[in-house]
Amino acid sequence: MKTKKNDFFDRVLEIVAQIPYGKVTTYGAIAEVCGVKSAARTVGWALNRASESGLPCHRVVNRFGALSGKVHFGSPTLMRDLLESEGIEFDDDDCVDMKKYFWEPS
DNA sequence: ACATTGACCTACA
DNA sequence: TTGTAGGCCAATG
Repeated sequence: MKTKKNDFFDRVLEIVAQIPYGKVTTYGAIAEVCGVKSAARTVGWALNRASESGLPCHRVVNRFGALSGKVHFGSPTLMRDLLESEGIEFDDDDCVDMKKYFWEPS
């Protein structure tokens, strides 16, 4: 019974996979929905695997709406390009308008 | 097997 | 008010 072990990890992937088009979410939000808001770091790790799982990890940003993991996409401009391609606009600091594109996971 | 890092966030002093 | 410290899960050296 290999149950309950990757629960957290797995749950994060599920949520990220449910992010709608043209929307973005934050690590803290996912961690909070997972049950442990303090595990925001683990969410980032999950995303690392998510990129290999085919999940839209580029729609996940940090609390400031900045693309913290853009470097992990292979190209620092790839993540922003993808979000812009979805209709998402960026701020002067390369931050996404959270109050407009913030999607709350369920 | 142990210790450290890793795309973070929240809380307290 | 700003700054520092802690915490969570998993993977890697």
